Amino acid sequence: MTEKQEKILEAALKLFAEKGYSAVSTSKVAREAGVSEGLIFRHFTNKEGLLQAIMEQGRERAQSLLGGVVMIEDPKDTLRAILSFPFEINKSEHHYWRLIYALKWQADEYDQSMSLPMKKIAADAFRNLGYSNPEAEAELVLILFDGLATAQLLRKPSNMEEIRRALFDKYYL
Amino acid sequence: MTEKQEKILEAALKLFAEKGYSAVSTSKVAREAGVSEGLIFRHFTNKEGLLQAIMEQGRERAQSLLGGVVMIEDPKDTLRAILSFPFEINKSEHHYWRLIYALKWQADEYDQSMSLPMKKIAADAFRNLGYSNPEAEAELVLILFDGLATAQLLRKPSNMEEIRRALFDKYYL
Amino acid sequence: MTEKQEKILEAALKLFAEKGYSAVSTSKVAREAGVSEGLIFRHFTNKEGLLQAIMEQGRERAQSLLGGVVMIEDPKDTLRAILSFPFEINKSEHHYWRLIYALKWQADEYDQSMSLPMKKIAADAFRNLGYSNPEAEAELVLILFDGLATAQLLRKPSNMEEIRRALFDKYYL
Amino acid sequence: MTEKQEKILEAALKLFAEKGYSAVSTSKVAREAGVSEGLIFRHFTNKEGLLQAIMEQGRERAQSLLGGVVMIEDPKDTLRAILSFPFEINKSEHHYWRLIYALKWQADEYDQSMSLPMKKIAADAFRNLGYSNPEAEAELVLILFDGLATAQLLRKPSNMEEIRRALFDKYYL
DNA sequence: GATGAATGAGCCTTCATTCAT
DNA sequence: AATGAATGAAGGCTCATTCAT
Repeated sequence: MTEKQEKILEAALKLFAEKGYSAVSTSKVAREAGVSEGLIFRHFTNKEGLLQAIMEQGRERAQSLLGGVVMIEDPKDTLRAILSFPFEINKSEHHYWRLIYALKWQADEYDQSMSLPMKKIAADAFRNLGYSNPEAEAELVLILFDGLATAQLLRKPSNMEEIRRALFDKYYL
Repeated sequence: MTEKQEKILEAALKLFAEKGYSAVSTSKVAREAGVSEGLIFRHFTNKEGLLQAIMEQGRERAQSLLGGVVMIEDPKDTLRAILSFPFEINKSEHHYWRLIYALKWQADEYDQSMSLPMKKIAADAFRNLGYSNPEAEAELVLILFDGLATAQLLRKPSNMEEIRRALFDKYYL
Repeated sequence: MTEKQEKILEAALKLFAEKGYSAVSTSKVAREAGVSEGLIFRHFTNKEGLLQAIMEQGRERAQSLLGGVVMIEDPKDTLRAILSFPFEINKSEHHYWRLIYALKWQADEYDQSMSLPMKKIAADAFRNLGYSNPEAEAELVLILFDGLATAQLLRKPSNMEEIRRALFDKYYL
Repeated sequence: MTEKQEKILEAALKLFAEKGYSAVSTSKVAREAGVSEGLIFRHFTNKEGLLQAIMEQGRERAQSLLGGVVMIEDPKDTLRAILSFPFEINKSEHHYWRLIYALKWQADEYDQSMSLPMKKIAADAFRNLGYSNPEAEAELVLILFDGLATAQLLRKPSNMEEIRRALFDKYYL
């Protein structure tokens, strides 16, 4: 991965996240990255190839995060960890998550590569805690996850800490 | 509103919702509507004018829904009504909500015309129920609303009824 | 010629003269005239038909002017009359002349319907005055005519009266 | 300036001059130049940018011509030089001058960048020759210039040499 | 690896024109 | 006579992509 390749990925991530994939032209990406138009295609074949390279990078980072959660033994800690993710999206990851969520609504089918493992982990936690319907509870956690991410990325409410408290209370966390 | 105008709005709503606003060309809208491309511009001035006409229609429908909730007296019924909305998005409204949520991620700033009144209603309900932090609880309801809508519109889980049960239990509804 | 027909001709003349024939759309003419788009075509068949109707009107007015000049007996008076035309373009004729001159430069071939008779009259006058090369002198008068019209219609110099004096001196008028 | 850029300028100059700026489409320019339409915009940004590039080229050529006239000492030679210009428009400059004159009639305001310096030079010459009203005489020279250019570019009379003789006689040149 | 000239398809929009009312 | 909805072609312009250097 050369320096220019990274510049391109960085620029594309930023622009795609801010304006949307199809609203950003490759020439704008090139300008933002300070490289020639042709270079994007030499490195990433396609505009879509560029997108997939970004997503791949993100997927790796996300999987390592999820890997950490699996290691947790106490089921309450597991739920705490999962539901804390959206509260802790920091600036460097902000663009990536925004892009993911924006793309969800344009893709032909829903990408479950992230949610499926997360649901499994949550369902196990609820089972261990003796919840009567761990599957539905796990699904509700995914729902909360999406809602929280939407809030954190778009609405940006000021009282996130209080919201977390109110939420955790419902699960006795 | 002539017959062709409605055909155009209908086609545009469908395509914009499915593929995203900027990924759909006016010529595709025209073809889907069975209409010449020029007619779109005679009636809606712009591609953006077309979008705004759609949003206006939806806003009206949404406001009448919200109007119904304000009339409810029992605060538990109020919360039940709000949180039930996403479960009851029917087919005719499906496209509209999908478009709204897709656009959230592309707009420059978050449109609060829907969420602000809803938050107020929810906060009042929580206050009446004696919750200690009604503002945070109301925000959490908005978050759940977004998460539920995302699920209903994108992931489409099969056990929605059980999820609703699990959710309502947390609020003793 | 109905009232609306005249409104259309008037509007078209004004707009064509100001912005140029091909830069003005029929819909703009319709709006300026306060009539529907279709009416232009019912009355004038074509956008070009509209132009020709304007030109025809102008041609008639111009020919009647020229007819007056032929009646003059004294050759000096004749020259005075011809060369005075451009100085006396009044406001009502301004649009028409501007259009004529603008079109000269776009037409495929030069329209001589105006210049040919004028040249003949001028050549006769110079012959009567004993000029050695009346044909060339007549051509020079046409040239002056065009130059004066250009000045009066475009550059609008403030000292037109002095210019006329300087010019007439050269012909001992 | 690549070879294709020059091809585009050449083609545009020819077509704009012959048919008028707004009557010529960029696709026609591209076809005439043997070039893809997109290339016009890569090199000249706009259709108007293309026009301005042409005008800039012409302005440079014209200014160097005018520069030659300022160097002349004898005022009669100066007038001879100015009034000779229109007679000596050669084929390579023909398109450019035609375009200039055609545009005069479409522009919102008259471009004096050429006429103002020329008027100054002429006024000085007349002053040196002791004319009583050099300003008006200079204006008359501009008028003759425009008329002569119109003749040379549009009407194309056969006896230009005799006309020049008749004209010069009036100034004892 | 990197540039940027070049392309052709497609985009949004406007236009002249037709036609039912 | 008059309207204005409707059309299809064309207009200016942008885009993703290719290729010679």
